[in-house]
Amino acid sequence: MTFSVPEKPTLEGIETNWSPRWDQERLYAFDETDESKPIYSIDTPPPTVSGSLHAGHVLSYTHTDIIARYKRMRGFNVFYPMGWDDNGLPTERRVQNYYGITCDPSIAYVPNFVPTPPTDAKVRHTPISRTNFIDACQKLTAEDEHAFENLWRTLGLSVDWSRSYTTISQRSQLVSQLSFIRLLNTGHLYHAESPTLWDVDFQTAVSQAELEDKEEDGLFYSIAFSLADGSDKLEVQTTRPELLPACVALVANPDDARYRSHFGKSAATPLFGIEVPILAHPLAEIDKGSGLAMVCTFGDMTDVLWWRDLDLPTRSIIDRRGRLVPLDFASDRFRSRHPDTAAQYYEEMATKTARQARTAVATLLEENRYFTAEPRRIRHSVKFYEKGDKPLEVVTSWQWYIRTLNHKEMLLRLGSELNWNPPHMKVRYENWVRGLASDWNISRQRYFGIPIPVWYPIDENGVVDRSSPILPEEDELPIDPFQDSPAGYDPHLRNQPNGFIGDSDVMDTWATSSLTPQIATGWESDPELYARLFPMDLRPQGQDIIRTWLFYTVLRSALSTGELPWRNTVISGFVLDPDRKKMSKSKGNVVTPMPLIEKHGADALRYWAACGRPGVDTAADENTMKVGRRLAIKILNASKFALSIASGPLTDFTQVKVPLLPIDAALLDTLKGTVAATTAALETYDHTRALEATETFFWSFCDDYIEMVKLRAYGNGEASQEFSFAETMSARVTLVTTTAVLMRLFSPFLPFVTEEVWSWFHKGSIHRAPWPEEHAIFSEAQSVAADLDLEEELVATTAEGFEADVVYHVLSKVRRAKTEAKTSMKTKVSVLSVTASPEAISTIEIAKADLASATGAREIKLQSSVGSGSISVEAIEVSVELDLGQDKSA
RNA sequence: GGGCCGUUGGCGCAGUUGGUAGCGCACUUGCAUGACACGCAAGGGGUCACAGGUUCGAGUCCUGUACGGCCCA
Repeated sequence: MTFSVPEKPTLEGIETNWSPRWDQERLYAFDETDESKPIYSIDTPPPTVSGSLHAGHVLSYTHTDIIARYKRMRGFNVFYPMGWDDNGLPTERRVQNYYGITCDPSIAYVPNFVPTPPTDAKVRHTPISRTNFIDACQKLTAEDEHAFENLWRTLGLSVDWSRSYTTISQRSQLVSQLSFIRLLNTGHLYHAESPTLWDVDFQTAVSQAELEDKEEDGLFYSIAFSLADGSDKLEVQTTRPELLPACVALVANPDDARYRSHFGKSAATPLFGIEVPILAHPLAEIDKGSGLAMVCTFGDMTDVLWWRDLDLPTRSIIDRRGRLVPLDFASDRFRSRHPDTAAQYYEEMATKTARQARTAVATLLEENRYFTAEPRRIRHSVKFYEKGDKPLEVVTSWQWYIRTLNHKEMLLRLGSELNWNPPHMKVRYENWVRGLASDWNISRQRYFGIPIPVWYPIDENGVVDRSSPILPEEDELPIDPFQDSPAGYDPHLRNQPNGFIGDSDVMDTWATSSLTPQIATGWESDPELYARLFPMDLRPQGQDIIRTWLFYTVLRSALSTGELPWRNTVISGFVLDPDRKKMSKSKGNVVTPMPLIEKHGADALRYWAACGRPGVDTAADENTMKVGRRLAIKILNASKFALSIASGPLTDFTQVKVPLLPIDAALLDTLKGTVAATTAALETYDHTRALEATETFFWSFCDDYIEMVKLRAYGNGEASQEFSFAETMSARVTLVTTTAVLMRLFSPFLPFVTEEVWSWFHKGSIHRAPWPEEHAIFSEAQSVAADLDLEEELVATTAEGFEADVVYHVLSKVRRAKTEAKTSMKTKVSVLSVTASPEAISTIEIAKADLASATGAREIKLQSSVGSGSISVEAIEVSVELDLGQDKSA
């Protein structure tokens, strides 16, 4: 038979040619009806659609795709959905900026409102209703998702696109709310009014996982407090003097001798004259400042801890916008020794932001000589919301929490049961779990998110009773407590005395994305599918979200089933820019993938990604992409060559038994080893090693084997040596078999070029072809022989005693002689004489004809010697003595 | 301050139970041979961050130091 090999194979347009075909054939669809195959299920990370996809995404998603393609070829029914994370604050921000709008829940809904990007970006954002705002979010995310999907298809991700999900969908709402209700009923979730970290710009609570420490310049103020009885002065140091009115105590370490006599006494705050107790607490650091710290409600989470431990009163002075509230210094809570003066001073600070108030109070302290020293410049770390611009405040509010603190042990145990790749990533998880300081606050005071599915009763006086929430029935879910009314309540009773009010908060995005395994596998909607898919096989993700996505997902699964949501995780490294700096939007060094695909091709970009090992940071290096492109082109050319030689006409086609020549059998042996090495590496998620093994073999196949046998494979007696039909067939079978195996080994990495080559000599997609098996190489060769119209038997031969390396070594020596003689490789050699050990000589003897044709030697003289051997090359122009050495003849 | 990872030719990396230091790119020289010049052949280039220690022998094991990156406080 002949193969349909193109005259000039090319990579141009290869993505747009194959990608739609794969889609039409539903090549990558999970087959729900197939009960026979084992399942391999992947919990794909849903990218945030409000961001842009960069080279970092390509790295990690390609890694996952390599595994998916490999498992599919290994006969698994692969479940590989894609999700889009469209829910949450990042989307709100993007929508606000894109359309020039802002959400104001007090505005009425406008039907048929169509958001359009403003012509002038400087125009103030137009306020619109909550529902219109959510509609705008839906509209823009749908567009973004389309663009993302297009990129993934071009990159060749073998995703089952029929199973895509979004984190704001009805399905995600149902799962999130159902899980919420179940956790509440089982006591793993609770509602509490307590101090929480608060972003004053976004006006929302944030969780421990969303914190980021930033170094800031600040001033360390030394302020004099006097003892209440006037007997002494005490120095207190702080970076936040504006919180003086919120001071509720002074604390020192119980071992601090300087303050031992003061414990139990009271001091008065400067300017405001509020009496506060002096107390001991082990967390107060002796060597920090004067050793005496002021406890305010609340400057930071340490204040909260002291406030709880020491049972202190609450004096809140900062509101949700980060401004100081008006105070009454005659009230019980803020009772001052001199209310009028206190009020006069406070007048300078009230309604200002914390930063402005700090300046104001510093001036007052200075004027009234309360500084015991000049304020000292320091650099200190301040807690920020990772997306925020102002330091976090601590604000007391009602929030919903999922318990984490009392599950640490279970979470650590589950972490150790997970198969981590690379293993050291487990440490990050363990460190995070051990360092947990608070339960997980999942409520956010935002709009575009999944509603907290709860209402509260309002009593006859119009007071909301948050302590006894009203819950929906499970079969009502999903609900929006803003739109829907609780069972048994008339909708008119909303916001009325004796009526109800909906919880206005939405869930933290992670509260939904921590349920991606449940969302994707049909939890509570398709029990049969869920039973087959859960727990899943693989969680691929970035190292930066171990403390969030991975941790939260384990937590959710643990709280509902007690087991892990998946068996394996592969953690990707970061992508660094070409200067080896971490890519980030703020640095402006983000590399976008589409231009790279257009420039180098999808396979080349995938090659680059595959060269990044799991967990290892990888530079966005165009050089590696060029190497990948060259590899793809080489695959096209070499395969074209091998297949066209093998299908070339033979004048004396005769049906005889064909024994594989030793050098051919030796190549198939090496190929077996390559299959084994590639497979073993993929089994342990080491895609880089797998690619390397295949690639190394491929290059020596091209440069050594093909060069060695091509004249024999041509046949028809055109070569300087006559080769028999059987000898020609042996080479052809080997060439085609090796090509067919190599294409499959390469296909998870380079799906486009391998599919292209495969289509020249196979029906059906390579991506559904079975993965090559080490022990089945010879039987593959037999079926190749049949394809080449050989009806007689292909005979297996052992390559025992035949050292192919010796033959290639001689070839290499001849090449060197020709290079040193600065002559062409096709230059004929008059005499090639080799002196070597008897074993080496017998090997060369066997491959003498191939060696003669590959080197162009007219005559080969072989001589056994006991000591070290030598090769002498007598080419037309040169005559060189070379030492063969003993290494190859041993 | 604590933790993790890294430091191997100009650049990017491999080196799996300790046993003569490899690969790719780049570089130099040569080659139009029936697939590929986005090719082929050959070549030069490293005291494996540093200092100790274990060992007959250390890039590899142990201790410490420096530098870089990331995470946490």
